[in-house]
Amino acid sequence: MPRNRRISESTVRRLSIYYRLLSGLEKEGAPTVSSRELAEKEKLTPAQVRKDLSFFGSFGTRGLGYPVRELREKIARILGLNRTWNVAVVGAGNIGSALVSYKEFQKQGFLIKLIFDNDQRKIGSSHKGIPVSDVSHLADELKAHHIDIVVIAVPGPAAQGVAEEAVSAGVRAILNFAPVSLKIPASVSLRNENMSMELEQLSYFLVGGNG
Amino acid sequence: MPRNRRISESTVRRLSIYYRLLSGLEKEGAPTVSSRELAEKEKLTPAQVRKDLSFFGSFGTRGLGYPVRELREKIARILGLNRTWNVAVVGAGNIGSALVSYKEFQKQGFLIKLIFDNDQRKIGSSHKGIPVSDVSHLADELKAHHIDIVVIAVPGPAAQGVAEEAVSAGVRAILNFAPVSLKIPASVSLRNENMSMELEQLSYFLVGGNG
DNA sequence: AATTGTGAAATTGTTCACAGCA
DNA sequence: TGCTGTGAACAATTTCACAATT
Repeated sequence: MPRNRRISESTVRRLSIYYRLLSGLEKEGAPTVSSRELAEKEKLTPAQVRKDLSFFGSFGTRGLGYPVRELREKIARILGLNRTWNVAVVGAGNIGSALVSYKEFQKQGFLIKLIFDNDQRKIGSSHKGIPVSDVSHLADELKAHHIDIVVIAVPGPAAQGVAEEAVSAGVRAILNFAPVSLKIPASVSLRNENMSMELEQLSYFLVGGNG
Repeated sequence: MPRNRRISESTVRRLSIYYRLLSGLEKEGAPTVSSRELAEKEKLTPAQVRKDLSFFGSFGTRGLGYPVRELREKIARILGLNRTWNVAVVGAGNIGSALVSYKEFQKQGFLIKLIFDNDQRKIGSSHKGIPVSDVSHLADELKAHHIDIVVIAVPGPAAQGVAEEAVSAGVRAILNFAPVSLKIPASVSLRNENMSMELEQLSYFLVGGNG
């Protein structure tokens, strides 16, 4: 039975992990899986797996474990993966183009419907069958195509403007690849994917941050 | 004076954020900055900024704040950004190619020296002046070029093999873009950049994970 | 007067340990 | 017996609040 505790970000992140593991197990035909097995595949404890899942309900059977297919479906529903989402990518540069070609998104139901750029030479061309539109029509197009998620892949200085346009068009989720911190209302969900920062964390470790 | 507390991952992540803010402030010519000003630019508290910095020393002046240039340099040294690192990208597909063209890396001193692929049509060609090498020579080339950090941008099923080769070549830091969980020794630092997972977090929010 | 640096308190997240069930 | 579900204990992280300093 679902609890009413506020679910932590780390729990939701692990839900994604469980989802991936369960998809694999389902393909292999495993009927059930224990919290210990799930934990061993990642670097988690069985108790953590059980606690994470218990926030959303009692999905397992004592003595047996969790039914793979059912649990995968339950998590899909919790994460909103039992449906499709309309995604727009803003910025048809290196990263934007790579994202459009990235097959995983389609597979998970994240459908890239629009690409935007401000370069007249790119506008009108198309990537993987998706035409590149003029970013100056951003808000209108986002609304017209019922875009749920905007991926920002423009240079840093342009990112805040794009975010504001997206918010004004009613978009409630943004994935930001620009290395700047966006100011948007708390009602809009924002994730940052800053690849330089990831390398910096590795660099910290290499210079001795470890021990 | 540096403390001997174990520095948390979140503190190191914020150090990267402070570094970016300070770089901007330095360009603007600001001589000093207070913890309050730093906190306001991101969504942090002044106390957190002060505590984070205090783990590494006393960099500020009471009543005045922190000297921008000095603090930026201190953090650069802590994060290992006062030097360059040799990086190899494995996988010349969409993501790998985008990373090679991504200017931020060069700017931060992460120099992409090698690209690897297993596609004979790509091997021998070059991206941005960096030749694409045959992944079957991975370990040898990594050693020969003193690569510090390996970026894995290959399809999921190939990632674990690449990681093992990298580890066997003495690489101690890996940035993994493949949507799988890599098994590597604890002595090797690993960061995962899983873009589908980020979208899934947004999806969770959109279906009501918020409140 | 302003702002740092930091113990202590509060909060959040993780692990333990065991009752309860198949 | 094996394994879940969970309150309680524990650990980590964040925030508070204030003495110390310029």
